[in-house]
Amino acid sequence: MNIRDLLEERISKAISTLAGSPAKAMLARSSRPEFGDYQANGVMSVAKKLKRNPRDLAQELVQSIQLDGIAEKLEVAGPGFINIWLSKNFLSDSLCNQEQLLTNTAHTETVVIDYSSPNLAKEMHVGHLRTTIIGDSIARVLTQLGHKVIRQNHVGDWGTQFGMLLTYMQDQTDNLDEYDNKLADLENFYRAAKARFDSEPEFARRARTRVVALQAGDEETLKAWKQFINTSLSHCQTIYQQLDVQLSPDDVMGESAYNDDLQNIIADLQQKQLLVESHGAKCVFLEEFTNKQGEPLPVIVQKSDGGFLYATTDLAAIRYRFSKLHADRALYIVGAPQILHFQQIFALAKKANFIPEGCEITHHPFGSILGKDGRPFSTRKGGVEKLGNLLDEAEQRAYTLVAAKNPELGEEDLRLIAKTVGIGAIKYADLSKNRTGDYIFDWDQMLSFEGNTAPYLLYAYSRIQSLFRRGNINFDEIKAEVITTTTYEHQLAVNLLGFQEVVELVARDALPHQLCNYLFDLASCYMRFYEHCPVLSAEKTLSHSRLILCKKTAETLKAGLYLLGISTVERM
RNA sequence: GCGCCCGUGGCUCAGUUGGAUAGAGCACCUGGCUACGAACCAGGGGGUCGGGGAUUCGAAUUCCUCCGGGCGCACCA
Repeated sequence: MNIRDLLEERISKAISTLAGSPAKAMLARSSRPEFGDYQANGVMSVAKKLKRNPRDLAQELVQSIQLDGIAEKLEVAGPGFINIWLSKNFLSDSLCNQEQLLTNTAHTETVVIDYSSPNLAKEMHVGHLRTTIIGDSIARVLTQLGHKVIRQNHVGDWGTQFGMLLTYMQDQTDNLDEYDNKLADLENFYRAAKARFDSEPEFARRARTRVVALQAGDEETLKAWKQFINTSLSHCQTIYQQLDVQLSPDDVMGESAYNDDLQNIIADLQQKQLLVESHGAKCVFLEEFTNKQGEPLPVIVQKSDGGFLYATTDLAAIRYRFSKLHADRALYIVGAPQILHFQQIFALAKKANFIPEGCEITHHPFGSILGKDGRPFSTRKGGVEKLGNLLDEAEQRAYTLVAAKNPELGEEDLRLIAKTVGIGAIKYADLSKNRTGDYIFDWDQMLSFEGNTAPYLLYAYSRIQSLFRRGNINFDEIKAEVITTTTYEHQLAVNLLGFQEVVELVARDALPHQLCNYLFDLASCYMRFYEHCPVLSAEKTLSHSRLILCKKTAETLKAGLYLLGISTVERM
């Protein structure tokens, strides 16, 4: 249940009636406890329009608002705020009768989400971290709210570099079964191939012929290419598993998949009279984008040599997603440097009618990961950090930390906890920052058990589990009623009921850090409650009430972390 | 040159339909374990929200301008 929406709807109705025209209540969580649980901020602007005293209008409104059984007190404050205190019964009933933490949103849609999309010519590196885990989280959130989610891993599996790689491979072996072996270190393989390509004209010539053969569909080349792609993909799959990201080979829809459709895109644009030839290249000019001289900027869809570009492929993908996959929304989780590219492609796609009326296409850009020095994140030697190495290091560091904190853990438990904490820390550090900005990658900060980190949240969860073990609790025997005697219990109850609100917000804006902030707030709120309200030693009714709060907190933390792609541990 | 993003305590970050006294965490200082896990909690100091204008009941948030940093702008992806 979404309490904010419920209040928004009721109070908006009252304001609109009073104003004689539609008006919004502008509901938000109260900024401070003494201002109640929720506050309506919409009265002031309405009063202005009506040329009325805002406090009088608010007072009148308070009389007419129907919130029986939901709120126990409404108060006009300041220049015209309406502060709302939720009723104790409402809180108790909502928590106890809640069958599931999250319910489906009113309108469920088909949502296509494009994320991860590594280049298969190389190994995955830190540059793929953000798109992969942000995309995974958003996919989980949308799925949880009942949407039909179609993941699209638009891998780079086509283009000139594969001519080079396949030629280099050919010189190593012509046995497809040996590819696994040769590509064990894909990064080195790529470097070696590139070195030969740059230094040996004869090799470069063969590489170019190989590209032509590949694009012409030469059977033998295609077979080798396919094997190469599969091997490289299995590297990615290893990373996805280590990251606990819900991407499978079924989600792969690489650049090559659109190869046969590119000519059709050109023909389609031609037929729609959007195509212009300029300097031998086929372009579409968009007035809304201008170049250095203030002239319209072209989107080149076919090079003067006849080759296609990634703009062409992206257009084909857009058309496919709306016409074949029947997307209502298409999301792109791709880095900020590509903002202009997507603006152009989306504008062009709209012009070409690739996006049906009422459908939505959005780019959700993200910033870069920086080192502690504020420079782009890299290895000590200055190279690009491989994602696999980074994840291994996270697990290693977490292992050392957890082993030191809790020496009684067995090796097997320790391994599992280190994995959950280490990978969780990396993901959470990323997801908890506003997606749009850059952020600084800091091992000590993300692995700290204090502050807004994965370890702190996991600790809060495991501490609740520990309480249940200690009390030997059987929830079938727990009386279903929540009594909010203290402010700690009250705050916790209200926070718990705000879960749906924040998840819907994340689904709308694709900003997972809002969920992180919520969970951290919830965990802190729980810790305060826990320190001040004895649970097991309280008298029975109160003890039961508090146990329900504990249980709901644990469930919400677990569900929330799941939506971030982070699993929980029962002890740590 | 044009366009986009960023600038908030010493550090890392919240603050997105304009709302009440700009919030957390780290670090620093003080207090709390014979105690349901102190990996915690309670409290304290620390801010001209890059500068300056404008809009209004009200601006970190909107607009303009300047400064500083990053990125992108025709045949790579």
